[in-house]
Amino acid sequence: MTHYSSDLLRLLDARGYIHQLTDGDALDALAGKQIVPGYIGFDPTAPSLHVGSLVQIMLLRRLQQSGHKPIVVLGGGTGKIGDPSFKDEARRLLTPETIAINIASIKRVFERFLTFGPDGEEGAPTDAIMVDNAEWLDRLEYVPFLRDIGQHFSINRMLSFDSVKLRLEREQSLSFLEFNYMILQAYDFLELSRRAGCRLQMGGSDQWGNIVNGIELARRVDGTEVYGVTTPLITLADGGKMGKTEKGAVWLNEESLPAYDYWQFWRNTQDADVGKFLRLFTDLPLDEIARLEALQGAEINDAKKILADAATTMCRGAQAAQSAAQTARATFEQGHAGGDLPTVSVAKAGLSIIQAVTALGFTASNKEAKRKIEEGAVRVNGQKVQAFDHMVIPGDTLSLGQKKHGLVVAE
RNA sequence: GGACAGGUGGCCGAGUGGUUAAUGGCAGCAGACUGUAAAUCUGCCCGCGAGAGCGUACGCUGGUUCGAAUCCAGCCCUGUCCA
Repeated sequence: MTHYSSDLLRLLDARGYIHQLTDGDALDALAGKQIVPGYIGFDPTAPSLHVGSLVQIMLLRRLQQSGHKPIVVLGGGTGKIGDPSFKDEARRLLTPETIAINIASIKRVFERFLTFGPDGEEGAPTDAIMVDNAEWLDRLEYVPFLRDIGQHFSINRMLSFDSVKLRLEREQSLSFLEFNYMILQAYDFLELSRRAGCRLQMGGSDQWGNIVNGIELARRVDGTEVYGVTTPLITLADGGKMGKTEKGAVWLNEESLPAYDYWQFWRNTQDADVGKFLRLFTDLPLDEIARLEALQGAEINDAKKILADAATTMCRGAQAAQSAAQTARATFEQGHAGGDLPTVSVAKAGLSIIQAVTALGFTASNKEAKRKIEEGAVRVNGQKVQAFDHMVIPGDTLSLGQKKHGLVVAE
């Protein structure tokens, strides 16, 4: 339906990354004649990003793949405020210490997806760079900032953005602090256009308002034309939100979620989402993806394995992916335990089944473990166990339901 | 600062002195059916305890009462309007 000429927009369009964009023709033209530095901001609200941010990360990867320069902006400054866009209520404020810790651990994941210059130095023109917006935001002075930047914002207009309207309509408080988030993010864009020649900001569809404000600010203050692209909200075919599993969020960092679980997340993709995910989250060629998503019935499981392998390889490395795939094969297809399963260590005397199941994280409390036992969902070495006092010993394989499996090992 | 409305379990939302660990919906988990999918049907869904039972919980702190999420007082927070 579109007719882009630049590699960048053709790639993004073909793989389903574009929800809205400002002045597509001008951006298309720009991308066709120069390296476009483009940025996405990530606020350090947790020690790891989760798959909810993966579309954005992949977007930076696509930018680089099509010959442009990705800029990763870590929100060390904006993280101190918290983006209120489309949020029901204010987040708890993060302390500077937490932010510093989170930034340090989030940083590492980008190296898996992007090519950075050698040792912090700028190498090739398309090498990715990473900056922390605290670098400039922390130094702002209130009155000069209000005069130089604040004068360009109309409250009337800011109130009209959907992202804040939601809060106001629900009669939930929006503090002045949060209200300023939009202005600071807009200022980020201006600042990046000045110091890195940044011409493009990308983000999730919830970022549209923030991005548009940045574009206008750059135009008004410097007369610079910059552009914005947002991605569609990635929803599952059944309407659910992407990225939740029984264990909570699907984290990108290994410390927050083992590779086996990460692999399983992708393996359990719904049939209807396989093609979309392959396009968004893997580098597989489009014709190959078309073939895979056309598979019918049980055969589509092969496509899911390929998806899981590719996504895990990209985020966790080839070795972790192989190992996870192997464990899955052993556990699900051959019926014996694989090496990557979670473990619980017990003394020789054994441990009650209730505690073991909870210790593995399959259930949240002993109470819940008992319920599951009563329901007949718990198995030891494949045998259903319904006695609360059953003891598990090292060497046992523990299962809850069809999907959660764990190993009992000696202390 | 004033008037009014409100703060209930992960979320939404009933309940307005006892039978209320608290209706219902969503989300989640499990079972059946399958393909480690979806849809559907069924069960579960605060914690500790083998169990009897116990402990916590309806913004916070006190009070009234045999008994409070429900009544009273003070405080905190939020919204709307007024200053």
